[in-house]
Amino acid sequence: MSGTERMIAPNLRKQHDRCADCAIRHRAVCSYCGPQELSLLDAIKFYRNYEPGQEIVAAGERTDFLGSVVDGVVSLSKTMPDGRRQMVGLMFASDFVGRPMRPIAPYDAIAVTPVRLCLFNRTRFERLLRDTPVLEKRLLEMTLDELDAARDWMLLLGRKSAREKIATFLAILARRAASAHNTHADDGFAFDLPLTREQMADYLGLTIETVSRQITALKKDGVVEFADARRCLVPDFVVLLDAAGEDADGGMID
Amino acid sequence: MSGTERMIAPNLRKQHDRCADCAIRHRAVCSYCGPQELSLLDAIKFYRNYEPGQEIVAAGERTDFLGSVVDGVVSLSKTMPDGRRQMVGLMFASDFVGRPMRPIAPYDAIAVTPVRLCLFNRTRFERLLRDTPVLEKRLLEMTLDELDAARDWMLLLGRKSAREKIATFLAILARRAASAHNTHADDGFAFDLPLTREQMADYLGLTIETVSRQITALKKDGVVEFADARRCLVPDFVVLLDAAGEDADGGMID
DNA sequence: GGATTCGCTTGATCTGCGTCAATGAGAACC
DNA sequence: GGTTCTCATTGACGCAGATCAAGCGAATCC
Repeated sequence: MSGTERMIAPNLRKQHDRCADCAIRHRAVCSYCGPQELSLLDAIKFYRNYEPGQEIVAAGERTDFLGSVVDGVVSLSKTMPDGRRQMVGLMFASDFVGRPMRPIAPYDAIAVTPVRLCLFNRTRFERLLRDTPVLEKRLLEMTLDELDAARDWMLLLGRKSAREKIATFLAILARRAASAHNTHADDGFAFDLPLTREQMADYLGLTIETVSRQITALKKDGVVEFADARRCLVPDFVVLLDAAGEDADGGMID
Repeated sequence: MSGTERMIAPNLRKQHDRCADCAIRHRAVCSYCGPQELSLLDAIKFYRNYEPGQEIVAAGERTDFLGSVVDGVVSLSKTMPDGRRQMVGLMFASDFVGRPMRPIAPYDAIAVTPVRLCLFNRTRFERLLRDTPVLEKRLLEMTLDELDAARDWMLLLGRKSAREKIATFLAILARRAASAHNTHADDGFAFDLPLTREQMADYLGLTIETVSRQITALKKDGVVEFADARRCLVPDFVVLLDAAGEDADGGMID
């Protein structure tokens, strides 16, 4: 909600000629855009920063902006009347937050880490969308990908054991970290857990205690190592995938 | 996969001047289409029928067609290597099956009831999509709605009790039945369960036995009545919503 | 330095749901 | 009519994960 506008970091400026979030452009909404559409997007964009724990939008609230995650992690979650909470999505850099033609947010969006968003005014963005089929097409593709991810998560929530849930989540983070660093990491690599145990529990449909216990168990079994509670090292990715209940073939790091 | 082409039913013909699935048009892909786009869609469409239990596509398989459900219920499900299965979606009349620009199906699609699909050749449909922004826009909206539904289901799978899961599912079917018959049904109404207990279990992340037991419990508590195993009657929708763990306000039949 | 807080871990116990097994009720077939 | 098959129900039992409770290290604050 409230966030401070900040100058574009010089090191991001250097990499591309247009806008700061172009560092993530190949996966973002604008990835099919030509110079003309990009300049139109540029004209209406602005940036906003959020602190960890800060609410970006609340469920049921009207949102007048939407845009891309430039940096940090955003959680989407639903809460039942009695307080039970389920995280329904985690958004990383280049992911699109907010839904065109749907001004009412159906879930809470909260900054998990320090977050920087590249935002567009809703009505302007929707107008641009009408005139820019290539942008709409990209948005459709991203939404389809999110739908796939959501359905994968349904399998996890409905059918996987606590151990498998944890292992799956760690495998996803490991894969992300590997592709971000262009590491093939045949002999193990490390990454930071952006979430607290409580946030993991909300994401995985478990309690804090179960999360903690299962992580301990995975450590004891040598599947993962932890430098501290937030720093994870995976010695053998295939072993982790196996613990996640997935066939190793389908889940290789590419 | 294998299905028989059939003539368009005369009674559907009568209602509209274009195509049989126009009976469901106001909610389907083509709902924003003008006469010109409709005739283009008409030119490339064909129909296919499936028997209950029949596989429409298997996970990992290439699909050369996509389209709308005209009649019947289709399940989308994922299966783990060891056989655990989770249904990730139920498609009813007017829902769109198959994903443009994604020729490999990520899950099994199976006919739950007798199903009739209105299909389009993939490449032709995608070409049409490129030239018809209004169609693309509609598809984006439908995908956003599906994403919402998937995320609602994540809350159910991750945080709801067996009793709440059953009640939620029955409430969804009850609401569907009510809107289909234009019933407000302040004093109860009945509907048919399209799924077997096993399919319900796969949808809700439970076992057959638990589904059966919880239905028995809901009957004993007077929340629902069953004429037989497949025919359900809801005396008071608000009571059912309460059992589903939802606030009655948000879930009223409109 | 002491007190408080926060995030995490660990232990003890409880319970909701899964597992295993038996039975019943229709429907289809010989 | 009897057999077989499928689908649903019910009971007995066990276990994975929730709940309740305590303790621990590291910040933060006074």
